[in-house]
Amino acid sequence: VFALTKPNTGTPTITEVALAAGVSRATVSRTFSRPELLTSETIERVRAAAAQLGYVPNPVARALSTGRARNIALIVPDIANPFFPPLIRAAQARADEASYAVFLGDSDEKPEREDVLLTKIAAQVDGFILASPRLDEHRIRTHAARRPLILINRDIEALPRALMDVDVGITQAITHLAELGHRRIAYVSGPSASWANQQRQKAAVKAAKRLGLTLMGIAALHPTYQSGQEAATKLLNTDVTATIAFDDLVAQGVIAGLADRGLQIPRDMSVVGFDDVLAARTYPPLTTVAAHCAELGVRAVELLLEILESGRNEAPRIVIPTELVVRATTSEPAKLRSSRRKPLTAAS
Amino acid sequence: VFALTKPNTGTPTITEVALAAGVSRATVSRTFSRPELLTSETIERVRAAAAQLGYVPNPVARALSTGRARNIALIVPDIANPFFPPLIRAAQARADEASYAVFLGDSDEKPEREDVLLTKIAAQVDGFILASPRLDEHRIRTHAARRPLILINRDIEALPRALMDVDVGITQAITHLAELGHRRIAYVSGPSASWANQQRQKAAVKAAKRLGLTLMGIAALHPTYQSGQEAATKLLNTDVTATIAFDDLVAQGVIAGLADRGLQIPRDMSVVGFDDVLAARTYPPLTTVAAHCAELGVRAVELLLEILESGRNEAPRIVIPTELVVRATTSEPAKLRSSRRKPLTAAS
DNA sequence: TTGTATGCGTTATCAT
DNA sequence: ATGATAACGCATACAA
Repeated sequence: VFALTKPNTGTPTITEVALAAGVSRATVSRTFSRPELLTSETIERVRAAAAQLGYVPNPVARALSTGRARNIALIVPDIANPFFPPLIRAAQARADEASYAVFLGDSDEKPEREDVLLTKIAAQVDGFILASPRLDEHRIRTHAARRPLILINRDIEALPRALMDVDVGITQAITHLAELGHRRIAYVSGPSASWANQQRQKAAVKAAKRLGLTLMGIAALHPTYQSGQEAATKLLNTDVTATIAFDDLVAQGVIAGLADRGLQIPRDMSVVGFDDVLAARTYPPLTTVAAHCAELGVRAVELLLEILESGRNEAPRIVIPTELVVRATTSEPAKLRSSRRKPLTAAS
Repeated sequence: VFALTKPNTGTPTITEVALAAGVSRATVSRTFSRPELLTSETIERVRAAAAQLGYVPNPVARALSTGRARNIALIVPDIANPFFPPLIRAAQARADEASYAVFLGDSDEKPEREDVLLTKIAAQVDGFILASPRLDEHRIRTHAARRPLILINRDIEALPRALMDVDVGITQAITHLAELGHRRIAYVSGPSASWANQQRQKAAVKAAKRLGLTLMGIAALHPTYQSGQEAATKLLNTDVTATIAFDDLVAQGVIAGLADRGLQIPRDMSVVGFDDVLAARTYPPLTTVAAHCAELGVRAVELLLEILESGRNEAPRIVIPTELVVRATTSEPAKLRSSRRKPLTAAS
């Protein structure tokens, strides 16, 4: 009975520190979890021994014992979508500040992937943050019943959530276009399953109606640059003079698609994006609605921390305003553009 | 002795499944960890009971018992830098495929942050992946001594690493420019502490020398769009006709900065990026060196999995080639550009 | 093939 | 203020 079956990786445990410090294991534990119960003298001694051995409390054992892992899960539909990196970054920073580590999951836009990620990680985390989830409400509620769950960009009753006030920004954008003289505007939509898309479309329709403008919808099934480019083709067959895109990525695609066909932005078409995540990086700089995604991430984490620390079971609904940022892709509509309307028949 | 001190969150444990299935706890355990030891019949029965109760093995307890958490840590200097999202995404997908969950850490480009993230997460993961670490070699080796550690974009002897072959791509880029007729080229550098930057600069110098071109270095301290724009100002005071930027982001900044001052790309200046992460999204589409960052992420994960599964202690050095992708930001140099050289004195 | 018993590293409940 | 000891949920050596 001398053979070690589980070769301890060399990491010192509480036992060895206790031995070295000449105290019980309980005392060592208290030194790191509830030092207020100890004499500063013993704390000192234990700390010294721990430092000497390079001891660090094992979070796994701690988690098993307390039922709290000090981990949170952040699930996003697509890390590579430029909307999310700033959000993830800010969320991670805020969590780290509260000494929580974060699991990152990418659902690849698939509801069922969200589902499995959530169930697989569940036991290792104290709570979830779901950004722009595609999962159906019922399943989300099921997960929320197990652990505290915060929603970003999705509005489900009685669940804590951080949303953006899409209306303000979209209204500003359409008003801006109307003031420039545009009368016919296109909305290039994102994924129809996306709550964000529905909100934006609804807001655009409402604002256009109020201002007496014509708004036509054009579908870009995925929120990608590619889809935007394809949408550009469809735009050419319309007589709109301005376009509002689902997000910056789509807007960029639209601009490129239009440019490829020889149109100049904003002379031949005004384009407005949404999110303001890469707006400042395009040329010409994109007029867009700023969504403050970093703040969204931070607030979501804070919502979760609040619930975890307090133990209370609330469901705040935080709404972060959006606002139009006018840059260089919007201007007055050009007067003569009939040649574009029916490129095959019009001679000039 | 009836009061539960730790109110089990309602999550069923192995014990309850054992009870329901009429077997011992060990059998339930085996059903999920080593089913090959069991009769398909009993497996069936246990599975049914488990499904019935909604039982899922608790990874925390499992980790404490086995010493393996099936978690890995991925540390990057800046999630928001467009180089990393595709890498993170691909790495996460590959890890998930092998049923590993991933912790994401953002060091905010600070070496000391890497250090603390690493030590804090260490006990919860089976291994680390460090992407473009800024941490000094000694510290990295210390962490590598505790757990398997894979490097991305950093070449440290005797440590497993996934690198890109910068030379190929840079040489292709400079050759491409030389063939177009450029004789004086600028390299707009990235962070000097960055191994990647050193590699690229070295490769550029070498290639330029071989082709008899003049290469001048221009500093852009941070790898950001902003820095690129600032570098544009410096470029105007030189007589170079082409620029190779540290990465796509800097390239984009350079292009914007140049465009702001009325220059047209590529007519007035050829620009080459590096990474190919947003190249296809710019307008005009950026000529750049493709770095295959997604593959870098996948290979790093596979390197780690290989070590974890096999237990072997190797240090492969994987090198992924880069290659030039010619798009629309490079062309022959314009002949007359003297007006730019001394903008204050030249009348025309 | 399956059951019994012990350990993983910590926290928490009692004592002292 | 500190020490002994029983959980936490699972895996595994050993026994049957």
